[in-house]
Amino acid sequence: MTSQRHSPRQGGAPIRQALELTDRQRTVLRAVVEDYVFTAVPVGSKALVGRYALGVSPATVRSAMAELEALGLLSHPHTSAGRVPSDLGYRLYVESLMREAELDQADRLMIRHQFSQVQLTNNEWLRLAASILAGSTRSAAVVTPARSRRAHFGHVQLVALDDGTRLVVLVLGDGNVVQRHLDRAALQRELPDSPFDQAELDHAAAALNSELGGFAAPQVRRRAARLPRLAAAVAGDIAALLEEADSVVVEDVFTDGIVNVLEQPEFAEGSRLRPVLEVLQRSDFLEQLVPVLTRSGGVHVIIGRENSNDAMHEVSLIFAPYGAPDRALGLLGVLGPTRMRYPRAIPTVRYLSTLMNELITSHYGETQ
Amino acid sequence: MTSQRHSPRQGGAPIRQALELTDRQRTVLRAVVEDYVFTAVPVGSKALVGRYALGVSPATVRSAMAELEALGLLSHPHTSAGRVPSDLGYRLYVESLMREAELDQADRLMIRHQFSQVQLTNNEWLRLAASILAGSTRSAAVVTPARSRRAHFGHVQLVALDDGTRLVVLVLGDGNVVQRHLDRAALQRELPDSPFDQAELDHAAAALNSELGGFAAPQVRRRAARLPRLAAAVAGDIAALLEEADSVVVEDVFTDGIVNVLEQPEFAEGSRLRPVLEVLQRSDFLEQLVPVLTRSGGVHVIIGRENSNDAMHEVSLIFAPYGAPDRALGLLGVLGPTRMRYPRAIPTVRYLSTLMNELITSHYGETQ
DNA sequence: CTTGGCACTCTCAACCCGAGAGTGCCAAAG
DNA sequence: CTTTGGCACTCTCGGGTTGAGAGTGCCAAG
Repeated sequence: MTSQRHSPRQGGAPIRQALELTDRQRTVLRAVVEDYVFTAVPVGSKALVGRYALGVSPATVRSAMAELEALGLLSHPHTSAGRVPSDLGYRLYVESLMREAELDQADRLMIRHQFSQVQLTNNEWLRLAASILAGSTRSAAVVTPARSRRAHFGHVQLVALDDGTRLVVLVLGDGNVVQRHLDRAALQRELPDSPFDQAELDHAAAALNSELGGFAAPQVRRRAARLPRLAAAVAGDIAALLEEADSVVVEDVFTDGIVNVLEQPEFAEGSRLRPVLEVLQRSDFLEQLVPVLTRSGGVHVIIGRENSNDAMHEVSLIFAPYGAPDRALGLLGVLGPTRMRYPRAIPTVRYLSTLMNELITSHYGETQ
Repeated sequence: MTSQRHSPRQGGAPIRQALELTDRQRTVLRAVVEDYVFTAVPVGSKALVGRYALGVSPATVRSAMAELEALGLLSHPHTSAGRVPSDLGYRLYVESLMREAELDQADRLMIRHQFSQVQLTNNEWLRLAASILAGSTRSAAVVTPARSRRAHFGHVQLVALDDGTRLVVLVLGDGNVVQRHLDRAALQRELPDSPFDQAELDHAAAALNSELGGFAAPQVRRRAARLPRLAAAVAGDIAALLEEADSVVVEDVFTDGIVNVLEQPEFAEGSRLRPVLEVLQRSDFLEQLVPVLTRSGGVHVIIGRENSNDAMHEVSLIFAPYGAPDRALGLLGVLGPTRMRYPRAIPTVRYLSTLMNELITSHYGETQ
């Protein structure tokens, strides 16, 4: 478990350096990171030997710290202040120093229990996942719904509503449901003699369902021409819906626990979080993560300036994909200050991602 | 326009007091409120005459301020600091001192234009509304989808998905769509000889659609018995879905612009916003507003401690309902420090509420 | 290589102090 | 009777100072 790698973003450099470190340096670095994560205060040599029983004197620790600083793993706010881990220091810690434990059985059971209480079909469970992540890691959590890479026609329903409008409700192959009102004025121009009553709609829906099953947008467009009257017209809307679904990778983002981050001393001054929140709002940020996460599954850790996005230079992300393989993909993870409890956050994200994988596939598969 | 009343929450008291105020007192109160809202700094007599050309000396203003303070309309952080409006002072200002203008034609056109760019059927337009509210008032905005008070059966579709599960997609009378997976194991126990293929599902759906149109949950339950086999079983799920829809008044809440509040000096220290965010997360808070808003339409202003909820003692809410009358109801509004630009926020909320009313009804009614 | 000693640096909290803004009161003026 | 200028008083806030404390780097001895 301890040897797991968390997708270093900058080639193999940090690992090579890790191998060059002496045991003492490794021990000191680990102690510095853990102390700083805990106290949020730059840590000095004396305090360190006091709290961690390193078996050496402060002077020795000092020289080790100086070496670590030369390697770029620690940094100095100013002379005569303690040391603070750099992004690279955290990276090394995460990669090879951290003692990572799986979640307790108790935690796991509790989480599992909470999931058993909610319907899996609506979005309530995503909200729940975000809430659990946020609470358990005391960071901000982000969860996106699982979507398939390529939208396929599943089943369609055409409904005449009380209010006179006509609704297309399209079930995609992955079970997601999308909808759209028909532009009746346009239809009426095209098919002036149609009654557009429920009977006719049912008829058209039947035709669509028998002809379009399993097709993606382009095929739907191609087949549309061969369909009769109303069905042909509606097929255009269906194709549009499919294309829309294809184009949006990340649609609804569920976040929770932003206050947790606000309470961290580094973000006590509320406006410091502004850029982060702004970026989080724009869903294209999460879309950038998609290729990274799908390339290799598992938990990814992005620390501070490793993130190409300027707004994220002060925070770390811990993300994982989830979903049924090759069918639907979602994202979940947490966001917090670089001074984050990685040994807690990483297993939590990992557990939730595997749990949600399991729920999704067992749910899909339960009757097969 | 200026004489509009914004639903005083505590009987007629403030209004009676308002009538007792002298012209001078009213002028001074207005100036204090407007200056404080603008500068966020307690305002003194000298500064006031300097900035507002009141035509009297600071001494006179001082005595007026002392009177206003005795009436509970202003308050004093400490001796020898300027005055700050109390909640009651803001209330009076909002009720009868404020010069409220409608939104410019330009703003209105821009907003309208933005709405013309998005599909009305998906939730994108609610997000847009929240974004416009937040941007235009520099406060946090909250928008909830319009839901009908009582859910009715509209049309149902039963789908066999690729993955072997069976999905119920129910279109409600108000056009909202809800969905649920069928518990196939249970069904199989009940109806061991059913194939549950798409053909059978279509058959059952047809029966349901012809029998249940327009009914609410209890009637659906009652009629379920008379339906054949599979349809009867599914009717139970449909009734459950309807009941679920009835029980949740406020489901998805779209918020935007929380950073705007974080940037106000009174909330610069991020954790001060914690209680507010926590309450906002819990949807039951918004549900409390529903009866108030429906009792009398229009814009409601709740200032600081007028709010019965402790967490909201430092903020003001400006809310309005929207929706098709007697059919669907949603909420929208803004939240900010009590030191809020009421003359801007109130018209904005009002305009957005009427605009969304209009969009919803014209959309519903366009083909009738 | 480790360690104790030592001189040095820098922050931080506490304190003081004066400037500035504001108040309340009062007596004189309108 | 209201308004106003004057005046004494209060309180905050920013700046400057200072001493304690923590931490560092270096060096020579163990």
